Amino acid sequence: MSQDHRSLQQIIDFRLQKLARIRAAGYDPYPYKFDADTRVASIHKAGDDMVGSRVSIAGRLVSLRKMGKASFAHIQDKSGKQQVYIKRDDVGVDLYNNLFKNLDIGDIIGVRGDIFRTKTGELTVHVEDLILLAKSIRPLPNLKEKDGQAFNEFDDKELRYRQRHLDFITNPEVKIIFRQRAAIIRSVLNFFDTREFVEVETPALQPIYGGASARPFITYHNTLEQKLYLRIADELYLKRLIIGGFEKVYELAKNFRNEGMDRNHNPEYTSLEFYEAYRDLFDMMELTEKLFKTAAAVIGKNKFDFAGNTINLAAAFERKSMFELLDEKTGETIEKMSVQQLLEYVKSLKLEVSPKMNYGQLLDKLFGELIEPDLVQPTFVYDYPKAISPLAKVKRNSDGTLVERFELFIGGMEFANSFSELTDPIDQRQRLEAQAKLRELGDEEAQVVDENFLQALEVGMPQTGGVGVGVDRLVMLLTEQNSIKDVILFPALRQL
RNA sequence: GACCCAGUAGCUCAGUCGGUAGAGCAGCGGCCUUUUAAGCCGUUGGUCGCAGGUUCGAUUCCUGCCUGGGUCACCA
Repeated sequence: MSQDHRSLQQIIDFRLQKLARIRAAGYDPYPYKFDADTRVASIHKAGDDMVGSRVSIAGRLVSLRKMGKASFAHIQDKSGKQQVYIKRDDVGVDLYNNLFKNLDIGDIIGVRGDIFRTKTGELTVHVEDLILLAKSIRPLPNLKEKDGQAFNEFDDKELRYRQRHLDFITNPEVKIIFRQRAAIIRSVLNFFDTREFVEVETPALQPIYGGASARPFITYHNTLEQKLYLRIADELYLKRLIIGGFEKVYELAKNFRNEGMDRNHNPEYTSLEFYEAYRDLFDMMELTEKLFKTAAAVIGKNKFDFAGNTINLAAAFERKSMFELLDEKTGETIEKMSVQQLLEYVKSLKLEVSPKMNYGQLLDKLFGELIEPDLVQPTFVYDYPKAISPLAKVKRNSDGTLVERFELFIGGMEFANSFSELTDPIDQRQRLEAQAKLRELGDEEAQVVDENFLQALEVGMPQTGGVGVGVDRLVMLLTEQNSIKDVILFPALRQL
């Protein structure tokens, strides 16, 4: 019946016996409802004002000190832990012996009673009535703590991610991160709602994927009898909405990328994309900066310990062109270099290059190696090479090698990516066809030609500023977590 | 993908210079009516991640694999 090892099975068997005894004594171990009238945190908050008042509380039994005919226990609800005191003579022999004595740490109970202070000064519920709300038959990891210091902490990362429920029960402070995540996301939605953006939902299952350079997950629809891809970006659908006249749209949704995973990457991740018609890159910088500052306000501070640095979100974000940064760092005039000269230069720095790399890829390489890691404080970097930005408008008043694109870097990591969206349908078609050629040459991440998108673009699209933000990373920054796994409830892990 | 580290009882860990394992907590039995990492007495529980190799003998040494963590490479 069970693959559990004997010592664990033994514990489960004992608990099953207790469950049977509880039932035999006429107590329902899984009843239907309980009306608690108090969250335990409010008891401590009120302090002496609560002494003498009657409360009913519900939660999980997390510690148990039996002393014969009287016992102390702590129960934990979503707000915190509360000590309760239960005495045989107060609750009756039947309840004490047949129900209470068969309880285990991990059970969920409700109690009613008056608040008093113990000899040692702890506010405690003097139990008059106790009801079992759920019998736990599988043991929890050890829960021991004194004065806020935990002992035998449940800290095996793998087990914590695989069995998140145990993580939250035994390390309740972890829940704070996810409450903050929810608040951050709420503030993002609110940010756009108050600016009259429309929240939309576009397909996650797409016959053709696009809008980013990445390898997709592939799936199959039985009735349609066709391959579908899980989206790697919302971009192309959102642009169709702009063409359709929505003018301001945003979507907060999951993207799926069939690529490597590490502390900054989960195969499914939450992305925010927003598009505003008649706007350009620089408008989007302003909007993005406001967005980040608004989200930070939710946490109630503006300096964040992140990736080994203190990030100041209160100051104005830096704005620098890619060449400005490169020239500052290298002392060269990178912009003047030909492809060949650039290749030689990158080689001379002993960076890994292949002769196949185009101008854009070389610049990107140089930038990624020399500049990115140093972009600690929030910095918008603009002027990207056209070759690596097939969806962005060519830079105004330029020779056409650069596009209007920015990325926002914080703590050496990319947080946002934005374009003055390419609206010229002929240029767009050529650029996607160029990408398709790269694919044929073996670049699995190159983009594919989406004829439906191109035809929509041919109908005419207003100039538009568009931005994509990595929401998990935003949450990492604001909750000061160094691994994306710590801001995702159920991060991807290999199935055992 | 490469390299490094880790995997021993339900949890946290020790240990075996090669002779098939210990502790604390949890569990179980007993005592205990204001305890709080409750306490005291007794006690169950392990194919030492998996598979091969070397050896009289492997949990320990070697190799491969699995899982996770970290660093690097690429991507958000």
